[in-house]
Amino acid sequence: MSTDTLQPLPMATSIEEMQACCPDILGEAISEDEAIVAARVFKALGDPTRLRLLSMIAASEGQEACVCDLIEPVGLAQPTVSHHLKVLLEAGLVARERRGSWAYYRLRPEAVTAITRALGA
Amino acid sequence: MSTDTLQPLPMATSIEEMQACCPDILGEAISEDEAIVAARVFKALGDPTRLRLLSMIAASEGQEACVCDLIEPVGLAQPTVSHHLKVLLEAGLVARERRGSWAYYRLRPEAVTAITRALGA
DNA sequence: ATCCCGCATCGACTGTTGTCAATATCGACG
DNA sequence: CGTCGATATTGACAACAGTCGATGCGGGAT
Repeated sequence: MSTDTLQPLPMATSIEEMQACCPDILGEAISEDEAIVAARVFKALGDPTRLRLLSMIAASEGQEACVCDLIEPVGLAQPTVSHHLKVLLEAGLVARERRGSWAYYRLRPEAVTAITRALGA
Repeated sequence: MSTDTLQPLPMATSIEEMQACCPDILGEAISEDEAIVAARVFKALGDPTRLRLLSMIAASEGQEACVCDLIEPVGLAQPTVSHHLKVLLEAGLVARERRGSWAYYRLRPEAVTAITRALGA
């Protein structure tokens, strides 16, 4: 068995599931499963700290920032910041890339367009 | 003192506050207060039941529906449905109108456009 | 007036979430 | 290889949110 089969699934993000299932939330009545998928994305946005983190990342040059740059401005403990970034990551709103000791989080513009599309924009 | 001063404020919805304060969440770093306001709107969307209710309302003719029409398809107790509709109402995503014994909830398209605008669409 | 029906509110319970301190992991650099 | 710095994970705790049964309220109809 190759090592690829051990961790082949990058764990589809909520955004990706939403793109695949919920083209238009307000266009027609969505199913219960579709609602669960889409709600995960909005729930990730439904916290002030996460919105600030996302906003700060988006406002940074290259639309990316490392954790160390986010802790002080957000005013919370490092584990708390890591926790929120993980929620944003699993939602598919940001991507993570390790460079050296640092972890850089980058905004995923496709995620934003997926949301606006789901809202019928 | 007129009776208007007793209940003059229709209690500004979260959407209205967001329109007034957060033109572009992803354009520049938003403040803590702005994040709190905007997070309330997304939190209202961050529940599967509320998303389904909103979707069903939007898919109804005239983009409105009364509570009695929503209870059975959503499969939850009537107080629970009323609770979720209240959350959507206070978020500014829907409007309520009483006609006879029935309460009709209507989608507020301005709210949807306000969200997509805040996301920089 | 009274009863009924649709909806809102209340009280209680349970599961989830945000937060932090402590600890583990992981990479870089001597 | 051992230490140090940056992140992630764990465990615990308080606060919050979703759900329901019971109850309250208000408008029609009899």
